[in-house]
Amino acid sequence: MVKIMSDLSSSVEAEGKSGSMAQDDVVYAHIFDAILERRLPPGTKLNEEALGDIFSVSRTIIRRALLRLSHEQVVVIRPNRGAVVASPSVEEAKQVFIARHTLEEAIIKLAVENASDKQISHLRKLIMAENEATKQGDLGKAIRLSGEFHLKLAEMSGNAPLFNFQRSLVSLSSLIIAQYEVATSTHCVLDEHSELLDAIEEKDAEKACLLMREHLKHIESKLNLDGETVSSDLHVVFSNVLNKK
Amino acid sequence: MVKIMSDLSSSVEAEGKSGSMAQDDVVYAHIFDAILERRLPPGTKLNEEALGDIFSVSRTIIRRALLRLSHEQVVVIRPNRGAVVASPSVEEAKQVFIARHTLEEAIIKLAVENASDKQISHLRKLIMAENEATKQGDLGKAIRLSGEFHLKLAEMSGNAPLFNFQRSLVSLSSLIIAQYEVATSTHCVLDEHSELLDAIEEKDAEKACLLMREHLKHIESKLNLDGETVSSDLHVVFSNVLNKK
DNA sequence: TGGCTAAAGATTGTTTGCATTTTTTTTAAG
DNA sequence: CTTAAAAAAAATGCAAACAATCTTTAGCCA
Repeated sequence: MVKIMSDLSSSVEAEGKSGSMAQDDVVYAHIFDAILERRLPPGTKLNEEALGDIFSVSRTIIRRALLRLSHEQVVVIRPNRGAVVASPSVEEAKQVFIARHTLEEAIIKLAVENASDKQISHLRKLIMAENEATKQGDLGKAIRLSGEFHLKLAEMSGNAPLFNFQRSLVSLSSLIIAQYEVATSTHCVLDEHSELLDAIEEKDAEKACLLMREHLKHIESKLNLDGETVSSDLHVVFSNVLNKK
Repeated sequence: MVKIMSDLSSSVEAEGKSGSMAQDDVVYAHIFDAILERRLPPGTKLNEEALGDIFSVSRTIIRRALLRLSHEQVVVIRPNRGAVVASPSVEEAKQVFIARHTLEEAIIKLAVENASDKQISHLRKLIMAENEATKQGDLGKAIRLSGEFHLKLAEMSGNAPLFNFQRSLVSLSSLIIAQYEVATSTHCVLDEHSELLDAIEEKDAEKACLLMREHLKHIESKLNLDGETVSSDLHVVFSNVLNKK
């Protein structure tokens, strides 16, 4: 198959192998990664001049990167008021996961057909790196690598439109997890990714789809999307104070 | 439900009702529509200054519109060589239709649940306008309205991510039809859209999905995606000349 | 002290100018 | 007359300057 996917790995670390990566893409990838790793949490203001200083480019370049991120819904540009990292509402979060269920299933069916050994071994490495990051307590890196796993899965499908859509959904999911994951839940994802990959390698689409559905449900179950707002309703938050009065 | 979808109808005609439509969006919508109506066929060079003159805006605005279109894969920006209307390869075309099968089915299932009477009657009007355009031989308008039908369907799903993805897929499909539709085929779509809408109104998801699958297959069957190149290989095109020698 | 208004500062939006690259035209040679 | 090279023209990429808007601060009055 011919090369179809742009070679812009979301990981900036993988840069330089082609060398001809435009500064546009470098800036975009850095910000993208920072959002996925939650170093830029939802709601963070993205100042154009500050970013320009950091990357030693003019605002023109920054602006283009922000525009691209806004087209992927990862960043929101408010006219005259600058760009901020998106903070999806509960409603939007639910929609994202509905869309993901649809997409991931389609991706898996295609991936089972098209996956090459090379791609699968690459994914195995990704999983190892993710587990390593989790073990070392680098939650940000773990989340990013987890996202990368799902993105590589989309790449394996060999379908460019689905890949592009998946990119947007994966980053949105990271934002949503950052916003809505309840801290108390033990992070017991364990090796769902690994089992999933096994099923794909065995070309068992049925099983892989089932595992993916469970995986997504598992992630959702750790989110607080049932309207029980955590921090927005101050009356609820400070109800104990009121009672003491 | 709260408003979720951006109110930027792809039809420029529907402008002005809000009044606050930025010139960005106006330019974008005009170019988008022109591409959908095939007044800008695949491969057309999109000169920034010329477009700026036409819309009486600076290159900055044009550039942003082109960037947005390129993010939707409707336009290709070649570094230092300007933007052209995308001309999807056969492989890309196939991928787009695979993605559409997945998306449209998901959209229909959601639309059956969420569709309001108002939305359905709006779609009926769209279908009538489309039939009218077809009858009058305005093929460009018919294609655009057909695309709008599918886009509105996505809007009815109430799922913003799916809607955004559908926008990109629908425009790409138009490009593909423009490139690959065989002229000889009789345009016998008739009232597939109408039957589809009936099924949705009856909340018969099963039937609607079936109709959609047939509809998409029908469209695909009119395309020449089997590697029998029509115009790219000059040797083939002029083989008769060679034989006469 | 609290709230309102106005000015100063900071940030975004747009235009302009220049450097770089590509494309076209001209010119000259074969 | 065709081909190739060089020059001219055109178009894109980028950055910096300017304009418009928003935000913050300071001052004023009640």
